[in-house]
Amino acid sequence: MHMPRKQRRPRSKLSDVALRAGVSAVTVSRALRRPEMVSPQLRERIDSAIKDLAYIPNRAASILASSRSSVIGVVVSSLTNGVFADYLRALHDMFQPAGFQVMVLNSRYSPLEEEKAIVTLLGQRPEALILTDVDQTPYARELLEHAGIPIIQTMGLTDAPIDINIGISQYDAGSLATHHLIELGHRRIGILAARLDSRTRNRVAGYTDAMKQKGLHDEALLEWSAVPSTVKLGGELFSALLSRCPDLEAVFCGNDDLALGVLFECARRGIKVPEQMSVVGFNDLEFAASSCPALTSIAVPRHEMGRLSAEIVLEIIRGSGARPKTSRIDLGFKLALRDSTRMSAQRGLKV
Amino acid sequence: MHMPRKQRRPRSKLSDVALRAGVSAVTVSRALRRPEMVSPQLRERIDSAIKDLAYIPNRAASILASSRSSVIGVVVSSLTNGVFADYLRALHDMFQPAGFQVMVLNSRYSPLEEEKAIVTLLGQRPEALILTDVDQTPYARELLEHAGIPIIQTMGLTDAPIDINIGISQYDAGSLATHHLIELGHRRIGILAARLDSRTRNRVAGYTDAMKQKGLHDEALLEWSAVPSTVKLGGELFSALLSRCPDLEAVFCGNDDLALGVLFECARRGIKVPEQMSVVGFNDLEFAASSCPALTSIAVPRHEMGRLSAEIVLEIIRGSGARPKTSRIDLGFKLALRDSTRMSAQRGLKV
DNA sequence: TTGTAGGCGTTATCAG
DNA sequence: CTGATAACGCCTACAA
Repeated sequence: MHMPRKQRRPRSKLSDVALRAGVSAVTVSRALRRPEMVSPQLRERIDSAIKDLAYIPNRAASILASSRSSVIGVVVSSLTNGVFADYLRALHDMFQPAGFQVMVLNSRYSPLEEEKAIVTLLGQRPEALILTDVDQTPYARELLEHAGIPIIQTMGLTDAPIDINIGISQYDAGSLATHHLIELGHRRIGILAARLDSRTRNRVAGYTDAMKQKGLHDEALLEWSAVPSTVKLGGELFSALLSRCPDLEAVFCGNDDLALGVLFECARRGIKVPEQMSVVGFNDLEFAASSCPALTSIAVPRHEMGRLSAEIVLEIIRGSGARPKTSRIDLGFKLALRDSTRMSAQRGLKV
Repeated sequence: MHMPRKQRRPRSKLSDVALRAGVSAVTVSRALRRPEMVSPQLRERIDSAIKDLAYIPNRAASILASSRSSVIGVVVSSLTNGVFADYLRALHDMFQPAGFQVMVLNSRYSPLEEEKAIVTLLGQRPEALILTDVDQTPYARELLEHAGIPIIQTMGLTDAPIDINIGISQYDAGSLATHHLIELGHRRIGILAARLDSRTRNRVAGYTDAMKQKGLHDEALLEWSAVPSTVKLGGELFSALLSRCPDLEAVFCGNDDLALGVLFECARRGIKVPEQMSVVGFNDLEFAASSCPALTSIAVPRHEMGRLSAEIVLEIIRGSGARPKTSRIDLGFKLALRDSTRMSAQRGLKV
């Protein structure tokens, strides 16, 4: 025997409700999960007992007994970045109606925090795990491979997916943005980046190779910072870059927030966009289409990415093991061509 | 007896680890939770057994047995709104180090979805519940009052807190913003709002009363929409308002995203801010200080709100029941005076 | 420092 | 349609 250990009055449980309704505990449980299997009269009595006692089922007990959690674990790199917010919304929109609960943890772009988040989530015995990154720590990878549940790696693309990989080539996207600027006739094309996480690194690599290809590469054109990206930072990085490279003609920004900062900084300095400076963002967040000038950006299909991630997960869970043929799905991206970029006045012709 | 019901290979459990390490299950459990209570040699054997088996404790079982979840439930009205993202970050920063897990659910500004979220969270037997709203459904309120855990209602202020209320007066904030514009000499002051949730309604009420006080009220000056607020919407609402009230001198925007949209729309139409149009935002999001022109806004202490919410919760949990004296804490707000508002040229004097 | 016993609240199974 | 019973995996209390 042992004494009760909590001073808090214990919440009412199944058996309390059963007692009050004059039925057995199982019946109450059934009335909650499969009401059609319980006679209407009993159901009514049970329902009112539940209301009276403000009864709420204990999920822990339920999960333990049924060994099904209905939890979908998600690790995002950031909560403040609009891309992830949109991606999450897509996930919610798919999973909520299907009766699954989305549980989100933030890794703040840190592989170690991501590993911790993965451990935490696996502890919940989730039905699936969704990661907004493709580079996990070896230990995390090991755990994921043993998890026995669908694992989705998104946003980026990898040659060695743990399970299923849905994303876009960040390298190609960086390359496309750069080539767009090159084709407009720009030669001094800078790049702004905050926090070089794996995705950003790939974008920068795409930029760098594109520049090298055309013999335009110059270390001085890269301006980056270790702090999280903000609008303010965009302005600051741009200012720093501009003072180092006064002949700058265009900037490719690692994301739309930075680009917004550049737009404002240009306005402040009286630099006309796109006449004197072409600006390209990344992600195509909501505001990109309605800024002034409207921002040219790389449109990342984050909503479709979320929808598809969820669709595949649900298919696997329900189809009990039917995996998609391809474990690596490239969703592609597009250049959202708008008013912040245009043909260089100096040249006026394609290279 | 009964047959196993799941086809998935069962994850390894405490007893598996114990077997492999040649100790008893409790010892493994202890090695995980209080390593200092286990001898170094055993600890080592246990650790390697854990690694070998990729063992991860089953949280459900742990919660059930200990009746403590270390979960802090949070319901936010939106995941895409910057205010909540910042507030959440503050919560994470406080709770994570303290060993608590923040579990976030989204109510999308709907009281009914909030109620569902509350039920879901209560099912997790959280240690505390934090709500970013003060108006709950009667049933939700009932549940919360019976929950026996600290309940924090934030963002707004209420006369009848369920437990603890930390926030600001949205009414006063709306009033302040309006008075600011009135004092600048503006008389035709419009207001833009998306989605009239309770907080926004209070802000609008603050505006309306302020306008009435000065005899400036005019229904035509209110422009709102039921859809979520976006930058684009800001521009659209502004356009609509302007075509109805061509003599508009200033706009108070329900939030900074709308204000950003107004700024862009003004730029597009060649309306000079603040010379021809004063613009006030709400929330003082990061970009407000670095936009061009810098946006005058209402600075809401969302970070402090999060910090204090967490601090109080932790105090109650650890101090086992020591509640703060006041159950209603008004954190106040400030007018972040910047470049998007200025003295009306027509009058040039205070009213 | 380590092990044994019992129970946490729910669900699956099988019997009525 | 309803009820009895045995798990689910771990933790608290107590004993060794």
